Amino acid sequence: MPELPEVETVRRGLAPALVSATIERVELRRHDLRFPFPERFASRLQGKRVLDLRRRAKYLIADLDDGHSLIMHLGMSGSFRIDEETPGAFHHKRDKNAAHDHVIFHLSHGKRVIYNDPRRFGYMLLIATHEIDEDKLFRGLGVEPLSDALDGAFLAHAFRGRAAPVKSLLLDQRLIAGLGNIYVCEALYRARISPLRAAGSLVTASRKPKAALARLPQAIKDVLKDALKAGGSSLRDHRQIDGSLGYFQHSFRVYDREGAACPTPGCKGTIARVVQSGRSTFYCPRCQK
DNA sequence: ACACTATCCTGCAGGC
DNA sequence: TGCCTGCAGGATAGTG
Repeated sequence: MPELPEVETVRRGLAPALVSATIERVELRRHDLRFPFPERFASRLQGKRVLDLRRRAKYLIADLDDGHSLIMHLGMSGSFRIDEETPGAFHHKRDKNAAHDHVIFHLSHGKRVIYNDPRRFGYMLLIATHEIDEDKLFRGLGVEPLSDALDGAFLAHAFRGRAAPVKSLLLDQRLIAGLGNIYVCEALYRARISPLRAAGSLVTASRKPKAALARLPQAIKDVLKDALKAGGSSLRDHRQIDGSLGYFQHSFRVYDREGAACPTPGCKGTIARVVQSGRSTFYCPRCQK
C-alpha cells in the first residue's frame, strides 16, 4: 500500500492516540509477518509509554520510554485503524478482513490500535532508539525527498554514469527514501522525463543536472505535497486513520491510466504502460523525453 | 559495482 | 457460477 504520503498520513492519524499512551497489552494473532516477531515482542512492549511517533522513509518509529523504539513497516498491504468500541463487539463489515488483523495494541485509555496486513509483507521490530541510525535497515537509506538534501546537484551526483533507467534509480531507497511506484511515475511525468531514459543521460559532462533533471526535485516535492494534502492515495483500502479515504488517486495524471489521453494541454499523446524490472510504468511517450 | 530476476503472500479483476 | 492467469502501493537475496 504505502509510499511516503500514505505512511505520513498514517503517522498523523495514529499520533494522537499513540503518543503519551501506555501500551497495556499487545495481542499477537500470529508469530510472524514478513519476519518472525522478535523474542518476547509482546512482553517487551507491555507497560511502555509512547514518547513520540516519527517517520523515516516508509518506516514508522514509535519511541518508547525504555530507550527502545518500535519500528513498523507496512509492506504492500499493511494498514492501521483505531478501534474505540468494546472488544468482542460485532463488526459485520469487517468480519472477512478481520482475519488479517495480526497485531492489536491495547492502550491505557481504552482504545485499541489494530494492524491489518493481508499480504504480510510488513514487519515490526524493536531497536534501541540511539542505535536506529546505525541499524542495517536505516543506515543505507537515502535522503528524505521533502528535505533540502534533494536537489539538482544531489541527483546529478547520484545519476552520473548510471546506465539504469531513471525510474529504477528513483525507486532505489538507498538514494531517495520514501518514493514508490506511483509517485515516481507521477514525478517523472511532471518533470517531462521519460522513465526509460538512462539516468546518466540527464547529467552534463561537467557533472551538472541537465534542464530536465533540474525540474525533477521540485516535481517530486510537488507531487508528494499534493498527495499529503489529499491524505494519500486509496487504491485498494488505504484509509486515513479516521476511516476516510485518501483521495489523491483522483489526481493521478499517468499512474494506472493506460490508454487515457495525456492531461498535458495541447499534447495529443496517450498514456502508455510498460514493465520495468517487473513493475508497471505509466507515462506519456509524447511529452516525456 | 551494477542491472536485472525471482520471491515472499493474499485478494481481486478479467477472460473463458 | 467457477477456474485460471496476471497483477497489486515493497524490498531483498541471488544471478550474471
